[in-house]
Amino acid sequence: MAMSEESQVLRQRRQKARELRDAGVQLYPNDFSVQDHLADIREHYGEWSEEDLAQEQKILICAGRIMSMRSFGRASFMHIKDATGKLQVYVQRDVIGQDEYRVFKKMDIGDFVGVTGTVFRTHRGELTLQAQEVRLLSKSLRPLPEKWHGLRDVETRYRQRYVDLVVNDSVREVFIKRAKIIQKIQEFLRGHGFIEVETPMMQPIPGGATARPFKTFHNALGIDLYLRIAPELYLKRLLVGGFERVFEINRSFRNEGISFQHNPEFTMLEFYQAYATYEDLMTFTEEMVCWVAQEVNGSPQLSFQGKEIDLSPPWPRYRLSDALVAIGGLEGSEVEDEEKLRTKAETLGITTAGQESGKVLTKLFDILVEPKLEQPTFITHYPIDVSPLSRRNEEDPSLVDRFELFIGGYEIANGFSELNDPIDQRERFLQQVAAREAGDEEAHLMDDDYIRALEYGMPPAAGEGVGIDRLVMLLTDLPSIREVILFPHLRPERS
RNA sequence: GGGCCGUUAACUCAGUCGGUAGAGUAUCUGCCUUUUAAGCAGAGAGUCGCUGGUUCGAGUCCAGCACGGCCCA
Repeated sequence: MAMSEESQVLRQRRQKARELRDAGVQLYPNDFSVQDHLADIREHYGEWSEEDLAQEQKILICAGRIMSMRSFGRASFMHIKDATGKLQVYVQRDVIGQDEYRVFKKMDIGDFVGVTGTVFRTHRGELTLQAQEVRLLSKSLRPLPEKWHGLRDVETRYRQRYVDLVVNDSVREVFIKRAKIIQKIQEFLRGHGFIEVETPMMQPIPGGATARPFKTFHNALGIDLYLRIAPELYLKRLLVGGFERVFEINRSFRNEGISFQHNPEFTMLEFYQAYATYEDLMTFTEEMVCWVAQEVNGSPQLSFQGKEIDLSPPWPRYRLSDALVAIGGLEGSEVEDEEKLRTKAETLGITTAGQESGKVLTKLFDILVEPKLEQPTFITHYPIDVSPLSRRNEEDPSLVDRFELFIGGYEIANGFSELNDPIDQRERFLQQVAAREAGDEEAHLMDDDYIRALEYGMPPAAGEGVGIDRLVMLLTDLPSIREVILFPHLRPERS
């Protein structure tokens, strides 16, 4: 939508602002000291009788944005809204004064005001502030969206999230809950002896995941740097350094497509625990996710996009190959025989030429099994060629001690016992480098410093990454990642 | 990348067969001192996403493009 500065509504607002300024009213003062918040006022006086309220002499001083206005000749009702809630305000000319009321009449829905007054209850029983003084604190030059349909257009909601937050209370609640989820995860991890750390977001060698990175250039150093695709390799360096339990919750960046499940920058929890195995982490994850749900939603049961999900542990665990048979409907022989597997994959439209067998297996899994995993489910025993940083399985060296967690049909977490054998790790990197030379742009790069760190010795350990955005989607019952990211990436607006 | 859908006033949306662009909210004016989707009376407000094409005439039909959504890869 072209922003026409000439539109009538905008002209009228600017005109009013000029008139106020010409009348000596400061449009953007910053000397109003707020004493009371609206929710506190409602909380405190909510149950008081009309008589008790009439006796109450306390002068309240609050501020907020005007959200609605019902004006009469010499009096007006309005609702104002602050960060805590809403409150009705009654403004009478004979109380605030004739000149003051004239100024007040030039205030608009959307303006920030400071209100001083006492509380009373209206005939209809609504707790209301009787204004003794109304001060303009910030003049709004653009009208807010309509009062009962609100702002619906998703494009405008994302591009102008500030407006979305002003008028759509449910949106605001989502982001409050998001903050609480992250806070509770931190609390849980700290309670288990983990410390929160910050590792580089700009990395000379992007690693820890298979994804394409964003590239940038550091002028002073004269080198290319990459926005991290994962913090993994740095967090494991900290295990080498002697930290035994570390975590990081922050952004990673992947230079890939945008969808309801993907934003180019997204938030991930990664945590690493020395002397733990991937099996320990599965149990730990069950406890953590269930506890967080209990804390933020009050229950481990939830409804996600019409599906009833129960996060109460324990959660079923399937080997990847077993899941393909039991849930994906493949024949046992198809999973065991690579030729049959490839044939099956081709009939499902998967290109298998030049793909390692592990990739074929996981692609089949993505199509046949993942969407069916509504209840929380761990999938274990992944093929080694799709897991270059995971510890090899003791019984079957073609597999690794790794799991992924699925809830609501989406991958939520990925964890494994860490590969801490520097010789094996170097070989795995070399295989990745070969795959990259063969055209796999997402394969890992050699990271010599990481190998060097492992050569000093990393304790046996397990680590895990949890997609925070997807966890928030799950706990808020929202279908799109853009609904849980404040400012999701969109193509630039045309001017 | 492909398919489908959407884009009309500040917001939410109508717009029939191609024939002068509409409603509600918001805004403005008047009346109104307990309203709460306040009420009553009146008024103003549009580059119909953009660029072309067809036509006497295009919001409407056609093509291309842009942005967004959903589905598929």
